[in-house]
Amino acid sequence: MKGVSIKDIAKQAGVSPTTVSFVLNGKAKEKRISDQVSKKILKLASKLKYKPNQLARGLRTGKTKTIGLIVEDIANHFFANVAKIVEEEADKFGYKVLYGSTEDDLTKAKGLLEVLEYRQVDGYIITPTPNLDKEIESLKNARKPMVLMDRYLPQIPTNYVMVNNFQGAFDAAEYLLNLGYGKIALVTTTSEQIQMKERLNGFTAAMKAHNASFPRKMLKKIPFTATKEEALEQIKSFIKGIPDLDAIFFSTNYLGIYGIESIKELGLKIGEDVAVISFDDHDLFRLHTPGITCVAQPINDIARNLIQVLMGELNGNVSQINQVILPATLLKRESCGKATLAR
Amino acid sequence: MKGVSIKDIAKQAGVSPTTVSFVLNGKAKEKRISDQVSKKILKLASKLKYKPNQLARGLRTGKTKTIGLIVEDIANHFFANVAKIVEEEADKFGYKVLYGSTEDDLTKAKGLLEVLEYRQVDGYIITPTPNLDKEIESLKNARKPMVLMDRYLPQIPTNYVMVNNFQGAFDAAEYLLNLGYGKIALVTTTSEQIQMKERLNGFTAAMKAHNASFPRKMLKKIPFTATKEEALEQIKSFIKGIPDLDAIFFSTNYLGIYGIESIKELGLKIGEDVAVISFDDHDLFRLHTPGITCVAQPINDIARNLIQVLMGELNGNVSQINQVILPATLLKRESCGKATLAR
DNA sequence: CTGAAAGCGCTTACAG
DNA sequence: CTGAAAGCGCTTACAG
Repeated sequence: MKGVSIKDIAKQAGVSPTTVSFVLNGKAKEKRISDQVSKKILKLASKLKYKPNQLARGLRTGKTKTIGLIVEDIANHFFANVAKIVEEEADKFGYKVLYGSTEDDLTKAKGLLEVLEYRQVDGYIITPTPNLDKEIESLKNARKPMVLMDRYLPQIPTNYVMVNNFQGAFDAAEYLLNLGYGKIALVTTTSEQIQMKERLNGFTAAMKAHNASFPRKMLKKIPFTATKEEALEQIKSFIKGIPDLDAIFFSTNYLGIYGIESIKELGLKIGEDVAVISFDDHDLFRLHTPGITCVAQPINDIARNLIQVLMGELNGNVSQINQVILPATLLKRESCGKATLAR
Repeated sequence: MKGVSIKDIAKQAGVSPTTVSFVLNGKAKEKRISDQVSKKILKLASKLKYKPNQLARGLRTGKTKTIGLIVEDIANHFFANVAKIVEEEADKFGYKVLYGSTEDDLTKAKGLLEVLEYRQVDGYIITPTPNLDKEIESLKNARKPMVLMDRYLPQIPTNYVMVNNFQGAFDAAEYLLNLGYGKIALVTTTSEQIQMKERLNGFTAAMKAHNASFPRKMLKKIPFTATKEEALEQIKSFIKGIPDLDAIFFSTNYLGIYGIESIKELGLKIGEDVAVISFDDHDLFRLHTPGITCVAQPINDIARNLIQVLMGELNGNVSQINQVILPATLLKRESCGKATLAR
């Protein structure tokens, strides 16, 4: 049950724990340990299946080689995929990842941050919830390596990695306008977070640039806290309320999914009765009939940049703030009308 | 930067670290610490924002309150959803979760297990890869709290939580037969793992029970290591090779998704030219047109049982092995013919 | 070339 | 009612 410790090896090798530690940490040369002793220790370690206790090491060195990753929802396609790459990339640097989902709830986020602090994680990748400013500020003041993802807090300059939400939404709206759609609705969340604001801004900017009208009644905001059933009801009655509606832009993947379901339940045909674009890609969008046009985030790039920025911080070789904004890609499928089918 | 320690509180309160530790661990009563001292310490702790160092505590007590969760692929819908509930449930018991994906690769699994051991996790939830027997055996011999998920190793009796793969596949096949389909193909993986075997067994048992023929040429196995493109090619040529094929059962969610894509690319219509059932549910299956009939796993139940079994082990109040098999549910949608549409 | 000793921040058996 | 001391398993500054 009890593991093998450095002491056990030292005893069997007839040397001190110090020497064992040096050899096992690859400092044999540097500390000028004889080859003979070195080999004996290495052999003994593998024979006894020595597993260094990271707790003890962490306590002593102050480094746990662990990073905390706080996402909105690990079961969401976007976050799950980012998490996977983050884990793979972190592994390359010898770091493990401790995850947690906030559900965009402040209390949960605070709880997660507290636990991660207890666990002495070396760095943080955080998807901030609303009103998390105080906690982010104090992490920043403590000079903890940290990078935000998916959104940032405008009042607090920090590292972050984001998709270009404004451009993504702008492109989507412009694409619909160029196809000749005139009555375009936007379905988004009630969230005042920057990523959602930017999507709204990009969308309205495109409308304005093309002199298209976007009256308030064409904008529907669904609370993040709404159940699926509530959201479907709200989207359906919104659509029914605008008889001449010809296109809808959904500002995030789960709303896009709800949207497809709502439109289906209303007996409308996507691509014929109404054009649809969603932010974020998803297997469902690709394989839906008709395929759903979407604004795809560069998930691999996002994850790689997150780790790269964080590793820079962890190794202390950065002074300035890193704010990475990556381009979104409009993936054209069939949901905006048969005429647009590109094969 | 440096955190507040028990010593700091002790100094400021004018008591010993021992007393502080007792009070902070809720042992004030038991250790008969005066109310006065107790209150002073508690007040001081919150004023100084004392955060107990879990590393130190873990080193001393041997308990880290962390469990390791090894899944096949955290980006897969099934595993991501299980992981999310596992995390929520574990949290209720004060445990954090350390995740990792194996990609069903033995070397990755070994690496993950090693890291988790370094980190002194208290217990393990493991989706075993092929040939992981030795490692599982040694964990078992070390009496580490452990429960397997999604599959088990037939040669090693351990705790596990699984869906009833045999019954799920049996029901699917029987359903197709009852609808009058005669030429039913099975697309599965080359994996020899028990969950895949059981799905194959359930399928063939249903065929046999109904005196239906299931020649070898109706069975297609795709390697787990195939790229998406390779898998699509293989599925397409398999389908093309059987002109009178009228139904296909895909044995897992990602194959079901590939299957839908393949059928689409062949220009065939699901539910008209060919009936389709997939193991596992997915948003995509629910919202596809036509909806894809599937064998759904009880994800919440699986996750809850995993934690329940593991907590039993962690608290040492179990002697016998816990093997939980949960029923699968056939969700009937439109992919098996218009006649079967149940609304 | 190698080792004795201190210390990371806790918990706990023991003592009074 | 409270405290001194040992120890969990490491690393590292210091000494020789």
